[in-house]
Amino acid sequence: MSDEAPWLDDEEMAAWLPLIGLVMRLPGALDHSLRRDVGLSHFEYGVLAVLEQAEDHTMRMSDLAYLCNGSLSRLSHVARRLEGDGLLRRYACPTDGRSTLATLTDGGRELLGNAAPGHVRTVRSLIFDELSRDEVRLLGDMAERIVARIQDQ
Amino acid sequence: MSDEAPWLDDEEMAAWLPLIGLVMRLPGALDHSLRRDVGLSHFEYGVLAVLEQAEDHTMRMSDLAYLCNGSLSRLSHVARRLEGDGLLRRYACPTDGRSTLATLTDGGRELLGNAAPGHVRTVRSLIFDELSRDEVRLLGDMAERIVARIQDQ
DNA sequence: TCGGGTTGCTTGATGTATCAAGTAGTGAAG
DNA sequence: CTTCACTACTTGATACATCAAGCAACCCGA
Repeated sequence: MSDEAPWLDDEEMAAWLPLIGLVMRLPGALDHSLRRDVGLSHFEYGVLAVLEQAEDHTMRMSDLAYLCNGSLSRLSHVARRLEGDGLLRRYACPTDGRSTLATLTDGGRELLGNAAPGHVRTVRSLIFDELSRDEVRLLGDMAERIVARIQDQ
Repeated sequence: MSDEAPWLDDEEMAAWLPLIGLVMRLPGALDHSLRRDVGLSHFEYGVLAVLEQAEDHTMRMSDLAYLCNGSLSRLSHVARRLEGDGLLRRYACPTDGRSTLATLTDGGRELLGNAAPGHVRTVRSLIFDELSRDEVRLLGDMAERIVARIQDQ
């Protein structure tokens, strides 16, 4: 399709501008409320939250980076800080010497437990209180398809 | 609504994760293709694009910052770089000495003209080729409502 | 006309993301 | 058993965003 249609038409533009507004403003809004409440960036919160769900609260750095929507390099820097703050620990993978495993500490789980309710409230008030059930479903579906496009770009 | 429901349910979570993926990955994807093609970040491109649409290709810095979804401080730093590259000029507003007006130079318009077709292709291939007309409309509508929530937070 | 508050913008310091390069472990072909 | 390519991760340099502070210009009431 993209070999024709060199410009966005009015309807597309009317969707594109708010969409750009969303992707540019939402991360900042989430960062801001998390930073204020518990001193974490949204990315850092995501790292802890993904680890919390993982088996033994432990995961390979690469898998973690993928699930957190960030590069391995970014995760590596962030993990160093979080480790310095005692929120997670890293250690060599016993079965593959190249891999590093990250695991939540008790302190990390505790901080996450303190952070989560407020964060959920923020997310609810920004997103889900504004959308109907059907809209939520469709939004998730569209986002998933767009992310897939980004990935196999 | 947000005084009850302390957690996201499965359906909400199934929408939330892809939405986070979208807002975290799309800016990077746009940055990357614009940087590669014309050496601009997506934010810088946005600044030029908004000025292009403006009357006389000129706008107050604060208005520009708002339309570009960024802080005035961020815009000020970016404008200094863009001015250094000869893509825009800044000068004092004649009717209000506090305000600064930014205007596109010919070089800026030319660069934007070179950048736009490729950028539109990227946006098309990532977003609009994947969505139906109805979906596009609804996505824009939802994004607009969410952005409104973020703004009057 | 002068003081206090506000608005518009810039700047410098700090923190963080990104990129390229580097190290080390692994697997597999010869 | 050695070499070569690949994978997983880290690191350091650079670029950028953010925050707090600062400085004028403006506005308005006394």
